[in-house]
Amino acid sequence: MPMRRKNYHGPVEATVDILAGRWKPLILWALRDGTLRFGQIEEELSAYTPNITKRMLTRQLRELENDGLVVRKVYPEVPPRVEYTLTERYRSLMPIVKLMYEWGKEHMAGQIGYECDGKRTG
Amino acid sequence: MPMRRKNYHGPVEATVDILAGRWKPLILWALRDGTLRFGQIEEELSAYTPNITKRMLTRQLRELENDGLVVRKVYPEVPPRVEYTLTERYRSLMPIVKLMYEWGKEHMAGQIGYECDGKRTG
DNA sequence: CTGTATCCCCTCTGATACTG
DNA sequence: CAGTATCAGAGGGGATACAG
Repeated sequence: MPMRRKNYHGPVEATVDILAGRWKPLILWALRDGTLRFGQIEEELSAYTPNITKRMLTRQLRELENDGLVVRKVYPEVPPRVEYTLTERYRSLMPIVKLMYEWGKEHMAGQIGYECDGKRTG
Repeated sequence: MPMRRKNYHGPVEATVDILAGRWKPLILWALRDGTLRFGQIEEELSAYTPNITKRMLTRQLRELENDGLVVRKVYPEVPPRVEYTLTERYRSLMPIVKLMYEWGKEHMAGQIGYECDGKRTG
């Protein structure tokens, strides 16, 4: 398990970092309305954009979990069931993410080098 | 010149991305009060944390410029003088960055894997 | 169904030396 | 003064196959 130990220069860098992953904003967006199973998240993301691999989805979810933005609950069943839910910690960050969404929507569209495959996502 | 052409999945990812650089928050913070020369930025950052190299400072500044967060003005003199200033575009993002600063200060301190060398920065 | 194990590429970051 | 050139290491991201 790759443990994150980073030396940041300040709080902004740290905050940016926990959101900086190829699929994290999308995952957090997918979970906005409640709990989802692993496969449901996978399905949600596939609706937005070309497939994320199980490997990457697992990694991003583990990092979000390590950073305390989601909780992972495993049900000891066969076949296995694993559910993911946003934490209060992330809920407190969510308004800021929403502002980033609005800012990006207004200021990034049409930027050079900017292209977005998402349909209506986070 | 490494041109940024990325396919984002949504506005949040795009917004996070333009702030995601090892020295960008610090640079933007250093420029908060007005225009600075290349060497002055270098000096500011050295006051916060172990030295950034000229190479990295140049790269981060170029990316910030490409993303329209700073402007670079070259004076054709000898020895050369180059000045950097925040753009209105970044000023419009600054309130959000400030919120990220506050959130990080409150929620990242004491986090596992979190350590900060900065003294009182962005 | 929910992941691991491998392998590989590419970008980011950094150290060091050099230049108009 | 304000950068480039070069080399190198670490890790993020992805394709594919396999497993409990």
